[in-house]
Amino acid sequence: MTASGTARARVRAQLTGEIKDAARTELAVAGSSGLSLRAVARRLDMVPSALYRYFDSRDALLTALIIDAYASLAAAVVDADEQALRGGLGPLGRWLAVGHAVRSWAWAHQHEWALIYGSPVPGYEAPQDTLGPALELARVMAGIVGAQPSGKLPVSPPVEAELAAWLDVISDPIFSGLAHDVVALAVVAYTYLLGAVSLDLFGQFGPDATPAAAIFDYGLRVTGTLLGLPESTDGAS
Amino acid sequence: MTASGTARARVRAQLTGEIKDAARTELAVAGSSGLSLRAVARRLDMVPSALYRYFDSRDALLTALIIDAYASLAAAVVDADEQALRGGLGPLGRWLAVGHAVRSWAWAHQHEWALIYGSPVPGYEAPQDTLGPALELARVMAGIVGAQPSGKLPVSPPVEAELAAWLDVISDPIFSGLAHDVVALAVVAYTYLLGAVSLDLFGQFGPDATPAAAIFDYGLRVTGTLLGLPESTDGAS
DNA sequence: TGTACATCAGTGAACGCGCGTTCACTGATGTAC
DNA sequence: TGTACATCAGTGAACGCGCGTTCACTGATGTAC
Repeated sequence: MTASGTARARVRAQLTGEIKDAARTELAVAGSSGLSLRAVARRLDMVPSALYRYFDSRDALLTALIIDAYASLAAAVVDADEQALRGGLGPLGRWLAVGHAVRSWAWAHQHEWALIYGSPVPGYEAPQDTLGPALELARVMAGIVGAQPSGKLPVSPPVEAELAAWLDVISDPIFSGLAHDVVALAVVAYTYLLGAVSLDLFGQFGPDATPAAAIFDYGLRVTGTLLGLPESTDGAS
Repeated sequence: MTASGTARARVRAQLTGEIKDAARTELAVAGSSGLSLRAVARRLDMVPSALYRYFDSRDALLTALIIDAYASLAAAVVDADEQALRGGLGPLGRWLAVGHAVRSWAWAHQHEWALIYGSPVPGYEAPQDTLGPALELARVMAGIVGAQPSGKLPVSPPVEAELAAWLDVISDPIFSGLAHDVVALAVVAYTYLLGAVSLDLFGQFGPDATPAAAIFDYGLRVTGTLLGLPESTDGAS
């Protein structure tokens, strides 16, 4: 805290970062459920018990990685949207930019993607801390969809009462004020986005499938159109 | 093989089944990467080495579970589609029936779903045998989309050359003969279907989200409409 | 139908291994006066 | 500026555990004549 107290604190912060980096590398080897403190320590030429000066337990380290991953993805998404905005792109362009940012981040951080959007680690319960950043993507989407001037939706099945109630719960307060059918379509688009990234990244399009960048982009355009996102800001689609 | 030889063979088949059942139960405890032969043996009151009479290794057992899971899901999907057909439903009804069958199967077999559609198990490579049944869902979709009499697509961005090439690779021979934009939309619908099931099942709609049956159905209707699937068989949409 | 032999299922002990976590310790870095 | 003490980082040994897999074995089930 004091001016000179930061010397030790700085080196501590740095080592904490190095431990997390090593752990991220280890994730690639064994996956989240196989992440081993001893392996991380080995990678840093430390003795395993030394890690306990920095993290209370293996789960605490995992939690830190999850929080970092959400924050890193959120930053990438926010950055992409802001750049699109500054570049004068309309809602559709922003949606495409955000989608591609998510996909790029996922491929650049494959094992962190699996950490936050893969199947849950049995026996590990993510604590509260991880929830905030997870909503950032939804918030950005709300900003884009909310910027839509006119509500022309090409496909819009009726929203039944049960669905409306579910939407109210899940979208509060992020999507408050938007019509139910718009929110429903936004959730469908959000689902497509995350599903498409995972399916491709996890190799579930089949063994000879090359990365599906083209179909991903196509799907983004379809969902963007579905949401009635205009090409430019001035409402002239 | 011979008439009397089947006595021992029958009991062997039965025990093989019991081992797989116990392993499926174990999946819930530790997940696929933590599946332990010793835990399976314990569950059956057997000594661990006895399992080697039935499976060559832990990976062989995992592979058997994966194959079974694909086959079971495929059977559920084919059954749902056939029942819809017999019930006189048109393409849209069949699509909804198939989608709900996938979702129901996933919730009834949560850990097997994670096994085949969750993040890959590090260090485990699925052998060739698992590929055939994985395509069954795509085949059923092709049957539904191919039954579509008229090709009115509400949203259909242009299909660029790169995408067309990718579609040719991935859809051969299942979707051969269908127009590129129809195939592209089918892939988007397929992606939505799997993504929506996983997102919901893995709890990624947030901590207070109840199972998202209503939004799932909504998304199915949207994607079905997107594919231009008519309500009834006679072409009158 | 009855005996002699081969096949197979399951046992129990053992192998070498890696794991998370604890604990008492040494020595270096910081703090107070 | 210099000394006395407290805080902290990292060490090294040890704990109890569960894992996949092997191996020589016993006894039961099937096969051939």
